[in-house]
Amino acid sequence: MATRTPRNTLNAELIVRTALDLMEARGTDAFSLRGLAAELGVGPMALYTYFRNKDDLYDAVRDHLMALVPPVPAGASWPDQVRAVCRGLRRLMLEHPCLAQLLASRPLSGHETARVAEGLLGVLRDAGFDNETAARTHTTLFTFVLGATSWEIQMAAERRDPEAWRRLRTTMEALPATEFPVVVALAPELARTTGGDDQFDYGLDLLLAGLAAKAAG
Amino acid sequence: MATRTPRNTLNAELIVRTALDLMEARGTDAFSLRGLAAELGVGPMALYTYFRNKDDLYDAVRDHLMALVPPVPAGASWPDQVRAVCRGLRRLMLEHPCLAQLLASRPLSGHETARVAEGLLGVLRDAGFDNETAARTHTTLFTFVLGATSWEIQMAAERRDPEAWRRLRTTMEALPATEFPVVVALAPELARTTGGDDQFDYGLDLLLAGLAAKAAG
DNA sequence: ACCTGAACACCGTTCAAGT
DNA sequence: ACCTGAACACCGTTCAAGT
Repeated sequence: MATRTPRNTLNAELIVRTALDLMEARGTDAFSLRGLAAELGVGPMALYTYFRNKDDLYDAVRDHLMALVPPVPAGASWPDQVRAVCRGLRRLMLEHPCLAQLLASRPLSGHETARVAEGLLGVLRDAGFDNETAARTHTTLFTFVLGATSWEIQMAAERRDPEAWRRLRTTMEALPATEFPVVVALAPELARTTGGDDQFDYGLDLLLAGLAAKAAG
Repeated sequence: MATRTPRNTLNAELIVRTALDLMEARGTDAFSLRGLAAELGVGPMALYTYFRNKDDLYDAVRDHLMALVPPVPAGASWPDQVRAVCRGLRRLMLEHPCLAQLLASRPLSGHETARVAEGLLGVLRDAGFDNETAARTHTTLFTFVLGATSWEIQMAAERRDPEAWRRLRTTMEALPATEFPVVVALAPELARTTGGDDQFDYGLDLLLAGLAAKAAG
């Protein structure tokens, strides 16, 4: 939009911030390099001076967001520290839904992403887990948070589209109770597990209970 | 491709099977309705007679694949039954990588998808969990399998692209050991947790250990 | 180094029309 | 009901050129 931007006013930081604003305002899927360039008042190719391609820009936006993951709280027990990091990451994903897609579609890299990993891995090592267990646990926790929160965000987005939501409810209610007795009987409970703090903490507590058993045994 | 297909030879089943073949052969991201129509020898708009839009076709392909999730093994303990269902779903996702994206991007619906949910929910109810716990556990297990396996598939795809893989290794090795001592020290172990049966079973066993504690307590 | 402009090879979907 | 053809409003990226 707007008028043409004069030369040498563009930079990587501005591009990343504008990209993030655009994803937040118009939706992650609607984001395009052409739209971003228009918003910045430059031609699409101007962006290629700062980023190799679209994925490269995605990585930069992701790292920009990962800087907002709060640090590990000092002086807490290790399970509470793990809880804090996982909840902090989930919270950030809920505040910036594009982060879910950015984390899921690209391998981890970048300074701020490493910082988050360093925090969680440090907690696990200090808790006394050996290197392999710490690494396995880190990946398990990360993929759990990513999977659970991505799903939550996806379901919330579906609920926002009234037409899609109506169709989903219709097909759910049309399921034959003779063929799917348990799904039909538990439909209300299932609908309540598509998201929310309680559902997330339930899964996280299962993992932590398993970990505690491992640490004790 | 090929020549023009005569009228009335098209049907939903053929479209779904061809779409799946195309996703498998050329990659999920490269899939397009126009490419599918060309493969079928029809105009792009011919598909709209059978599917409302691209998402509607995606739902059909997903349900087509979910039919291949093996049934719950009878006569096993409930933790082994849970293990079997989760492993079966993961195995299918690894065999058909597009399933990961199809599950993650759309809400669950369809006959075969309901069948899989019915199986797992039935196991949990028969294990003695109340309705809410069964529903919460089902969603937790599903999002865990989805998150862990999607990540595994994504990392495997990245490894296949030599240029992207080289860049990833380079940035990992360039991380300063003074700022990220634990990440650098555990880099070999972390690289080994990006996938594989052991990594998946480790996370699944944590969840099952947490569940067992809950069932006992 | 930084950015433009035209071009290439695509997309999903609407609309009006044909059989 | 089933399918076509043209059109609309887009994409990411390459390439050659300009400052």
